[in-house]
Amino acid sequence: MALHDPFDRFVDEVMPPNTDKDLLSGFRSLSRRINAVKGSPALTANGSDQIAFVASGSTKLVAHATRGREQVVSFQFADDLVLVPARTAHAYTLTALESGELIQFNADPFFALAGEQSGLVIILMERAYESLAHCREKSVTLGRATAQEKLAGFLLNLAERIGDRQGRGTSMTLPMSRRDIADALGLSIETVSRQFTMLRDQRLLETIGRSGITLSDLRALSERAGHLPVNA
Amino acid sequence: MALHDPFDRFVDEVMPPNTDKDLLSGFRSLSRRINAVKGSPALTANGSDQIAFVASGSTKLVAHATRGREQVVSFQFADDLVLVPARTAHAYTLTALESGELIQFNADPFFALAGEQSGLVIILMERAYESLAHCREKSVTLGRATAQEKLAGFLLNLAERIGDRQGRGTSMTLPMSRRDIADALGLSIETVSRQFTMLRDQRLLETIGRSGITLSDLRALSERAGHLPVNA
DNA sequence: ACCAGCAATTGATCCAGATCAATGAAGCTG
DNA sequence: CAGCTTCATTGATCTGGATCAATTGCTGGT
Repeated sequence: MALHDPFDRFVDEVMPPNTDKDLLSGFRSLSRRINAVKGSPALTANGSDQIAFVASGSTKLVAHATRGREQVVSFQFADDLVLVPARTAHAYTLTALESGELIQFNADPFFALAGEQSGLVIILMERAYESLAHCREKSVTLGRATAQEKLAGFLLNLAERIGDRQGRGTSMTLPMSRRDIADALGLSIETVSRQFTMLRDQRLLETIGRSGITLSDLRALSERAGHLPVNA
Repeated sequence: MALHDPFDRFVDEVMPPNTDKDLLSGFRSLSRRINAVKGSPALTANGSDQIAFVASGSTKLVAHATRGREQVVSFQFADDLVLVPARTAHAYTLTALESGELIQFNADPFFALAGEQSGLVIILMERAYESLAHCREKSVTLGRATAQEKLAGFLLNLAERIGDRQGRGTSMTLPMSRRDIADALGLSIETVSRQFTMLRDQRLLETIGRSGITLSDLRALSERAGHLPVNA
C-alpha cells in the first residue's frame, strides 16, 4: 500500500525493517522534499552528487552535452532510487515526466550516515548493481541494435517495470513522449514513430491514443529485440 | 608497488587496511585464481553473477546478442573490480586483452561475507557507483555522438585511466585492437580507422605502430568529443 | 633478417536512419 | 465544444557510416 508521506515511503521502501529510530531521524534531517512538476527540471547536481528517491510520479535522468540534443540516461518510477551525478564530461538533470514527490539527499553525508548500518549499505549496494546492470543492457542496446531492435528492447524493458501482464502480452501507459523515447534510444522522433507503426502493422503491439500501449506477444517482441532466446 | 601474489594484491587494493584476518581467509577460500590468456575468454557467469579482480593484465567485458557482432561493455585494467552478470537479455564474457591474473568470486557468497565488515561494503558500493558513472558516460557517448565524437570521447576516457600525462598531451599504449574499439563504440572497424586518420590529419593525435598513441591536445580533443567545456 | 599471417588502412558503393516538410490527431482552454 | 497548440505520423530526400573489396603494413615466429 502507498504511504502518504514521501519520507515515510522512502523509509518503508529502502530502509531495512529493523532500522534504528535515531538513524531514521538523521536521514530525515538530511533529506529535502521536492515537489516535482511535470516537464520541469526537479533536480540538478551542483558541485556534489545527489541521491533522489521517487516517492510518486516518474522521472527521467537527462545528460546534456554540447549542441541541442539531449540524451536520456534512464527513467525512474515510484520507489526507484537514483544517483544524480555532479558534472563530469556531461551535466545531468532529473526531470519529472509525471508530477510527483521526490526525496533528495546530498550523496556524501547520505552514504556516511548509511555506513552506520551495514544492512542498509548492502541494500544500497544492491541497488547500485541493479542500476549498473540496467545501464549495461542499455549500452548494449544503444551500441549494437537497429532502430527496431532498440524500440523492441526498450518496450520489453519498460514492460518489466511498469506493465500489467495479461495472457502472453502486457499493457501499460507510457509516461514519456516520443521525443523522450527517441532521446533515450539515440534515434530521431520520426524513426521511433515509424518503428511503432511497423510493430503495429506486424501485430506485435497495439496503441491506444498517444500513451496507451499493449504488447501482444512478448516472446515475438523479444526476438525482434535481438535478445537471446529464453532457453539457450 | 605491485605485489606478486594476486590475492594479496586484491587484499591490498580493495580491502580496508584494518580488515580482520579471519575475514581475509574467508575470502581466500571463496576465491579462485584465474590465469587469463590473451585473447581467450577468462570467465563467463553460468547461473550466478561473478566478481573478478584484475590483478594484472587487462580485460574486456563483452555482451553477446544474436548475430555475429559483439558489444564491448567496458574495459578493465590492473586493480579494477568487475561484476560479470549472469545471463539476462544478453550473455556476458570476460576476455583478456593482455595476459594476466584474475581473482574470481561467486558474487552471492562474496557479498554475504563482505556484509560482515561495513567499511568493505562501502568500498564495494563506491566501486559500483563508479562503474555506474562510467557506464552512463558511455551510454551518452553511444547514444548521441557521431563517429568522431565517439572516438574522441573514448580516447579521452582511456587516457584518464591509463595515459601518461606529458605537457598538455598524454601518451599510452592501446591494449585493445581496432575491432575491440569498434565493438565498444558501436562502429565498424573501418570507420574507427578512418576517424583515427582524420584525427591524425588534424594533428590531434599521433600513432606509433598499431598500439602506440599520443593525444597531442586534450582540450581540443575534448571539444571534438562534444563534451562541455571545463569551466562553464 | 625474412617471411607468413593477421591487423589496419584506404577506396567504392550502398542503405538505414537523419533531416526537411507537410498533414493529421490528441488534448487543453476559454 | 470550437479553436488552438502541441505531439505524432507520414512522405521525400539526403548523408554518415556500414559493407564490400583491395592493398599495405605490423609483428611475431623460425
